[in-house]
Amino acid sequence: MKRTVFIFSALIIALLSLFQLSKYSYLSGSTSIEMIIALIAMVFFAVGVFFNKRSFTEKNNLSKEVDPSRIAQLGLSKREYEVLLEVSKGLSNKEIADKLFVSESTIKTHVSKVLLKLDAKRRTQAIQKAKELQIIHL
Amino acid sequence: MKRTVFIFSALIIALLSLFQLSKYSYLSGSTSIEMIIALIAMVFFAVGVFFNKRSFTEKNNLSKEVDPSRIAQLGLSKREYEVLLEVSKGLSNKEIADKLFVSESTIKTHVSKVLLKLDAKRRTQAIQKAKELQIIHL
DNA sequence: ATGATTTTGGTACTTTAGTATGACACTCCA
DNA sequence: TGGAGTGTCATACTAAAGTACCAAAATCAT
Repeated sequence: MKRTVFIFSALIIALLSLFQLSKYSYLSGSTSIEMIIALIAMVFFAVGVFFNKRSFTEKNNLSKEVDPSRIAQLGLSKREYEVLLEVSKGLSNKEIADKLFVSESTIKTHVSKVLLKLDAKRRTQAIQKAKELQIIHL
Repeated sequence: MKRTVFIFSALIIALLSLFQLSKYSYLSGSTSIEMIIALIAMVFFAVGVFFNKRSFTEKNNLSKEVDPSRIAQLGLSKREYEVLLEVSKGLSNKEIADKLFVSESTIKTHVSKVLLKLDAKRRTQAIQKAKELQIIHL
């Protein structure tokens, strides 16, 4: 948040400087008005694009990124969440076991706990609920 | 596509008009240079925002909507796609059967065909692939 | 250090999921 | 009218998934 304020302050100062600069460079007769107007137009166009893209990506991030607090609220441990992610990728218990270098029994235990904590009957339902809770994004 | 070209043509013409107008109104001495520069800056800032928002929403629509052509390409029938959607919601075969008023055997048949056509080994993998192929959005 | 949690793993069992195969009715199109 | 494709359903089977219960480590905070 502090960074945002800083960036925008710097941006406004830069624009005001540009503003003054263009005025004086015109008054000193070294540049034509067309050039100044074109320059101003380009700069503000770029600023507009930048400004808009910024707010857009921020909005997207809010809805797409997972917040760890919700995972903690559900009582999901680090490993359980890890397993949940692999489940959501469509892997079988065996495949997850091989990927994480543990036995299939272990994965079954983890999955069972995840199902309990997400109040799901099946892994497919767990995927759905995890998405609704915004702890995974696919 | 035609509409896009039209809109941008109109936009460019409007901007060029504004450009000329500002030059002449300055030469005629009726307006100060500060006002003109400020006006130009505001207009181009707005254009930048508009321009960027446009390309952003277009991209989002492309990635969020499903196109029926891809479903046809995969050889998925209407019913099979319907079952796939229910599967992706996390329902069991039995639950889907009850929802669609058919037997569980029927759902199993459909699911098996869907797995074949999506080249998936499990329903969770089918969900993943369907998402990648952009025939479901969750 | 010790109690709590996490991670790991096993056995034994039940339930879903998925495959293979065959069959019958319906629709649509050539 | 006779296939091609679709939708339905069944049986029999194999393979995963999931539950219950237990237990030994490793980790971690007080």
